[in-house]
Amino acid sequence: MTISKQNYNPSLSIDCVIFGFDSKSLKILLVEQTKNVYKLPGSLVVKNEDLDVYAAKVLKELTGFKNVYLKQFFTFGAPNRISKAKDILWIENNYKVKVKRIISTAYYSLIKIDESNTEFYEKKHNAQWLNVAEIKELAFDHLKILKKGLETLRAELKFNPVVCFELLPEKFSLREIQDIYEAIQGISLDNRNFRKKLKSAKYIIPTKEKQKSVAHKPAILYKFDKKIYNNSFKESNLFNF
Amino acid sequence: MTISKQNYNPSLSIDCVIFGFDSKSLKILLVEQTKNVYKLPGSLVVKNEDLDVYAAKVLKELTGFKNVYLKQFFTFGAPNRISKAKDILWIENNYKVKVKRIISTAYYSLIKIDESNTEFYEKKHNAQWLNVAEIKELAFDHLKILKKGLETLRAELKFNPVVCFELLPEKFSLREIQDIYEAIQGISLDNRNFRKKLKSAKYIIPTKEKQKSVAHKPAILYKFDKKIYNNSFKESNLFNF
DNA sequence: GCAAAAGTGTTAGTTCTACACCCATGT
DNA sequence: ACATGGGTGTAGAACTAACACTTTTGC
Repeated sequence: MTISKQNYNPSLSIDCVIFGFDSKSLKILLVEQTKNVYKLPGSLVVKNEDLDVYAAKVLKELTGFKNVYLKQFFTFGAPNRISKAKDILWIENNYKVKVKRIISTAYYSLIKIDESNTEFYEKKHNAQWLNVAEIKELAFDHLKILKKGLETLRAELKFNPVVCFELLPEKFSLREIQDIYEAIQGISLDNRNFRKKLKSAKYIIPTKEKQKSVAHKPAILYKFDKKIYNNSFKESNLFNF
Repeated sequence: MTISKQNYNPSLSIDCVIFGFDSKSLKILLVEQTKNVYKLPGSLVVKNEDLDVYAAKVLKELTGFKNVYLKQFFTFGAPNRISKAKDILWIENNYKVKVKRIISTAYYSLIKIDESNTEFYEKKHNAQWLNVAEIKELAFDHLKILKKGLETLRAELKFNPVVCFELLPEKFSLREIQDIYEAIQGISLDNRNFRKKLKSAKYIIPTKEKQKSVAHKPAILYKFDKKIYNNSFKESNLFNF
């Protein structure tokens, strides 16, 4: 990311909206640009790198993860999107290139927080998981990017609900799925009816394990079977006039 | 589009997948690059133009239309996406700039064919409406862009079915809505059940007009009431596990 | 009068919604 | 023993899917 002396394209960047879920709320991984000001992880694009491939590289460098859910969602191309003097200076210092107008292609990623090596990216990049709901400002136009990313994730989740398993650990309770839905869609769901629906999905499989050391009836843990899902794939309704 | 001597950014372009519907099949507006080889309408981006705004300008120049449905859907950033010598030459001749790698942000647009001034763009730009189903090759990587655009339109139509009115004339028959669905989704629908659903939508309003000079029972024409739609907006199901 | 597409209703099965109490665990 | 969240069933309403014949027009 900040490895300089690369051959950067001074008018192209990528930014990543990295979502995670910590068993209650939706989080996003941000890096500190300057004291108390955060930005999305991202980078100018090295010349001749494929955009999508390069986004995966940036993500890997930050989180240590490969094979993570990553999806391009929008390209921000307002001519004045980076115009504050301090923002331009920051970029020129970091990348050692003169920049004018920068177009940014944005990606969103879904991460299982518990599996990621928190130490690694917190130390190396001043990165932190923050509550999405609490973020009120970001550097550059990154708040706008975050909002659009969240909107896209919401749409994606309706269309393709199994993306929620990208945010969950390998074994999870049914309640956690519901929490993800409620956090991302900003709604609340009828617990009985929602579970009924989950239980009818043959690809959500109970294990023999239960939650441990919780001060209440421990939940049964389930796992997601991707093969069964792929075979039993059902098209959703084609219209809702 | 091909107005040269502009101050073009040599590494950024936009391309438009322009869909139309001619009362039976889904069409796309293409321009002739060289004899019998077609390409998507598009252009290198003039420096300091906003991407989305510039795409609307290109579209307006081609079709004469403003205020048309236009949506960014993907940015194609493979480093070798334009690599054939003939493609590079064509661009350098048309824009009078040296180009290396070009990234292209793609848009799709929905047009009411009957309202558009066909003469205008056919004469001026060698543009033609071709059947989407029959297109087997295009210049550059435009076939790939078209496929992704079509995929995006399919998803959009499921999520937000009223976009079909962007493709229909002001007054239309219910059968035309069904034809659009069948053409875009590549399925066939039960006529009775589909009409029942359409008729339950309060924003699809019968007029007193009927089709004229058809050799069968003429269909009643309807129109779409956007205000009623906006007020009666119902969220679709939030999950289909 | 014939060809062609428009238009229409019913029934059985499925899915959705609303709703309240007991259970297993840690402290 | 109590606080906490996990887990369960039923009934009425709404929606979906399957299916065949009559109507209106132009020729």
